[in-house]
Order: sequence, then C-alpha cells, then structure tokens
Amino acid sequence: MKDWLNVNLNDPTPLYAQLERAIRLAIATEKLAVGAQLPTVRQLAVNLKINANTVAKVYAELERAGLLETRRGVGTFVKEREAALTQFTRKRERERELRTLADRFLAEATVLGYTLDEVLEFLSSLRTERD
Amino acid sequence: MKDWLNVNLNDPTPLYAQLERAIRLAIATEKLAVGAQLPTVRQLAVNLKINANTVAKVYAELERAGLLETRRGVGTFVKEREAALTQFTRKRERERELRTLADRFLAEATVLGYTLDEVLEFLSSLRTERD
DNA sequence: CGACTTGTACTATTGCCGTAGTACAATATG
DNA sequence: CATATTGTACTACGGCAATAGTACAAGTCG
Repeated sequence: MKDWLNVNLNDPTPLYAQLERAIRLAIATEKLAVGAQLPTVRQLAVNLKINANTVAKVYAELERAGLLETRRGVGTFVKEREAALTQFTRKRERERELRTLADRFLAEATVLGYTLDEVLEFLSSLRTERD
Repeated sequence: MKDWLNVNLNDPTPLYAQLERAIRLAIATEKLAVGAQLPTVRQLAVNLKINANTVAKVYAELERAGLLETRRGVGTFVKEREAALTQFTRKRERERELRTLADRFLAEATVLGYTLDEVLEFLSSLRTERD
C-alpha cells in the first residue's frame, strides 16, 4: 500500500527535491485526489526513513506553491486549485522539459544495461497493453 | 556545435550527476562514438562554466565504470563496450527496474501533456540525431 | 479543561557538492 | 632535451542538504 511517494537514497538528487517531485506527480496523476489527506510529517518521515524536517520543508514549500493546504492538529491535504499551470506553459518550454525527462530516463536505463533500441522496444510494447 | 553535454544550474541534481548522465546518454545514442575523444577536462570546464575538478571526477568515475579510457597527455576517449557487464543482475530484476523507470517517466510526460506515441516519436528522433 | 495530535520553528552538527588554487605525473612534440 | 598539453592529486573553504533533538503553536477530542 502507498507505493507512490517513494524516495531513493542512491539517487544523487536531494531528498527534498525527490519528494517534492513525487508529490507533485501524485497530485497531477490524481493518485492523490483533491481533498485527500497526506501522511503526517512524522509518519511519512518514518515510512521513508528520512528526517521529519525534510518532509516538513517540502510540505511548507508545496503549500507556498498553492498545491497543499495544512491545518494544524489535523493534517495536510491536497488543495483544490491546479491544472492550469501545465497547460499554460509554452511549447518550447514543454519540449525542453520533455528533453530533460527523457535524458534522465534514458541515462538511468542505460546504467541498467539497456540500449536505446531495447528501451524503445520496451516502450512500444507498453502501447499495446494499454487500454 | 556540441550542444550535447549541457548542464543546468537550476536543476537541484548535482552537477557531477548531470554531467555523468549526459555523457552516458551521448555514448548510448552514439553521439559519442567508440574511440571518439571527449573535450579535455579544462576545456569542458570552461565550456560548461563549471570547475575542472568536477569534470575530472566525472571522467574518473566513468573510467572506473569502464565507459571511458584516459591517456595522459593525450585525452579521454570512449572505450569499447564489453556488454557483459550488465549480466550480473538478473533479467527479471532489470526488467522490473526498467518498468519502474518507464512508468515514472511516462507519468511525468503525461503531465506535460504528451501522449505515449508522441513520447515514442521523440525518443526515436534521438537515435538518428547525428551531426 | 486537559491530553493528544498535527504542523512549525529553532539550534547545532555532520557530510557532501562545488569552487579555487596549486602542484605533480605522464605523454606528445619539436 | 625542453616545453606544452593532458590527466591526477591535494588542501582549503563556503554553502547547503540532511540529521538530530527540542520546544512551541494550533487545532481536535474526550
């Protein structure tokens, strides 16, 4: 359960950045629905085996960004507002971001020993098995 | 000229990690062919506006990984791949990891508004992008 | 009210990334 | 041989990520 929100200690990317990405992604893909409660700061820290401060900073940052809403003594929840942001980004920007994502993904895949062709083949196979 | 091998200072990912990724990717996509010479440590440092030590560490790391070969007073070159390296981990395991990477990548691309087909097309274009 | 839960705010400390500068080692070249 | 070029090694330093611990603030609930 709760396999979203994971963090990789081997990844050189800072934990706070990984966690923020994970939460943003979970919200965007609606694995975290609007109004849903996130794990408490302390609980998530224990789950991910990271420090509570790190989690707290991410929550605070995401609240500043308008994605989350926190109520003391209650918990942290997914706020209503969203969606417009990604659509309003320009085409060039989106392309650049896709490029970044692809670079990361391919680099990680090649570390596993896959060639570019093999990765492409794998992704192609996903196309058929999806809806 | 040489638009591969770039680094983003805004990205929270450490520079050395970004650079390592970029080089691995360039090799995988054969923008850096086997035997090709990489920029010198100092030159690349100037180009990317980062410190020479950072570049040197990446080169050293990639040599340890068996991807590069360095000859003092000459330069750093792409080594011939042995390909047997990756057989250490089990196939099932590698497949599962690739699946995880792919899922995340596709989810993020989807958030950007891309379809699976568009992503595939984009990745395919990387293969033939040779200049 | 009082105990509990939740998020927030500090301080202190450790460790690594990245920079800066310098010196050295090995090789090519004239 | 002398010099330039290339990679390597080392020290020192600043900055920030992350940990650890503690205390506080603002709610909930019995």
